Amino acid sequence: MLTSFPGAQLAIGPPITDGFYYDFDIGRPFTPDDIELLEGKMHKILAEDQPFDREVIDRDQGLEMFADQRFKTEIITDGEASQGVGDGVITVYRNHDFVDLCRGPHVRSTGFLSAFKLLRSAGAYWRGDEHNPQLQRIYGTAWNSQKDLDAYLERLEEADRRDHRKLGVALDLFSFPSELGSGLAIWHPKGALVRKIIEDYSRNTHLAHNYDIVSTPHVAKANLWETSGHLDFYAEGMYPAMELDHGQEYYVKPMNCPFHILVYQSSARSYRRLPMRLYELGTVYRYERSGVLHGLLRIRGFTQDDSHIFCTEAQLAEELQALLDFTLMVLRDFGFTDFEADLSTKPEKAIGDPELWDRATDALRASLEVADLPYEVAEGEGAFYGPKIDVHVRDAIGRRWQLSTIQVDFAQPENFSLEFNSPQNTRERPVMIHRALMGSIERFAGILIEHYAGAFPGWLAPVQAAILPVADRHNDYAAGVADELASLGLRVEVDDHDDTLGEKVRRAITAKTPAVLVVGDDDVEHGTVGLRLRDDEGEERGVPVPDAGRRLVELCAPPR
RNA sequence: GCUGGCGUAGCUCAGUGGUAGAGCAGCUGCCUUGUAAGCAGCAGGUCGUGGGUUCGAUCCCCACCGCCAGCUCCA
Repeated sequence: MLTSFPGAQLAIGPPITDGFYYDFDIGRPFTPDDIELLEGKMHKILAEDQPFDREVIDRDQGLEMFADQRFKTEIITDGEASQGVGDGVITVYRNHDFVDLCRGPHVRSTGFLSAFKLLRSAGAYWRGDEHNPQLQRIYGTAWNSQKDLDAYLERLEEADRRDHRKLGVALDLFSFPSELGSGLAIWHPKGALVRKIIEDYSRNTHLAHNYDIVSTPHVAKANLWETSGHLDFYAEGMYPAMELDHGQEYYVKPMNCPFHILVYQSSARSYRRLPMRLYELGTVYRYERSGVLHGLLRIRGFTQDDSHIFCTEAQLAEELQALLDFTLMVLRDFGFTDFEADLSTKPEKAIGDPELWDRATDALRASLEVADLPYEVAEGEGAFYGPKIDVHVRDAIGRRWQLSTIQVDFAQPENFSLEFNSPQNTRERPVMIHRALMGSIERFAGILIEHYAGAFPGWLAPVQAAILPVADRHNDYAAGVADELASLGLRVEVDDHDDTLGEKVRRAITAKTPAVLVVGDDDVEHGTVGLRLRDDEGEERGVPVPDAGRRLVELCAPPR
């Protein structure tokens, strides 16, 4: 770096998962040519097996040694242990003329570094603070062998092939027309069908688990958001106010909770009717900063499978236990099997009775223990209004996604002065649980697309069976087969394009349709189909239509 | 929001200071097809939007919109 870019200012360069980065300031961004040049030099240095030597120096020596490096000087002045600056002692590693702060340990020589690749450069803030100047960060990946490196690069390509934004176009599921604005999606017929299947599943399972479905509007007066505290704590995440008659301000909802609270408040509540579980597929809008938007995974308009549970303090533990079981059931139904959770505890600045915090946190922890869910405690990471559990899943290629969140909320019942009548006919304050299992339907769909690489299991596939007439004289028979299968509840499509069979087969396969049925002369004569299943090799000829129907119904059976 | 890159047909992309091209998709015709692309023809673009420079801008400059990578953010 210093030989190629004399005067370059070096910041920090730590190892990270799968590799490393280093932040520099060379007064301009790096170009792809710069990266290539640096990578070439690095390969040369590795081949020369240059030694790294550890030295321990004192603070004054350090300041002198790094006098022309302002970031290093700052690190020494601030005494950052992670960078090798200890109490009056500094460890540095020397490699020929180059010397850098480093806590160590360090490989003995450059020959120990066998396989790496520089991946990209991008801006990054000094010390990660957006108020500080931006540096240029170079990312690289490093492995024990070329084989490991190749495998890693292959994983990156696999992730790229699964990218839901690309599959969304290829499978004609959704799009983001620029006319709409950033972070707003439209769902095409096939995508909307997948959504409907997910949403129907969600509604049905909630009804089956003693939730009450409610329905609420998209906007509400400013006053409601003042009461809920959103205008104090969340205003920058909200779309700006709309002013109506007499200067009355309305806001589009970023969350559903205040509406569900109003449902709770619509009548006097008794302990006999708690817990009360209000559920809604609630569409909300949040003003996410433009740079964070990412396909369906980070979007400005989305629909939550949202519920607010109102219960007594005494009911909290049992309710949380049942809720976590319900959550895992839902996630398993969508094909996820590996779960990890975070338990976020009381932050320094928090509201509510500390004893209540303890009990709620213990209840959350107990539910994790009973469910045998591996979890980590995120000390002090809870919201100011209550502790929470976040559930993460691993997808088919091992990536971790946060899906479900279960939050205990001591604040909103207070804000809205919620009450219920106790057995002693006193007025008590309920506890609220705020929870979303899929999180957002859009994001969940996006994650499913990546998890399944677009090849949805039968029950989620928008088209479960494609029926391909060999020649156009078989179109009528194909339509008859389609009717028969549709009457069994299957989603089928006849491909009557004027194309060769090979072309139609290719179209059905690239659309990742679970079952491809071919019908020709033999089939018309015998009442059969040729059957080719996505997950099986080869094809089967002469399958009687009722048999094919039975098998497809089984293949496409929903989890419940 | 910040830094950098990008925006050409429905999709994927080429290209040029003198108003543009390919493949796929689409349409039409031929073919009547038995398991991953049959053949031919046609049509399709205000080159993201608005300003500026220029005799002339899709190309150069500025702003905005949108996309991508990373940073920051996600109560």
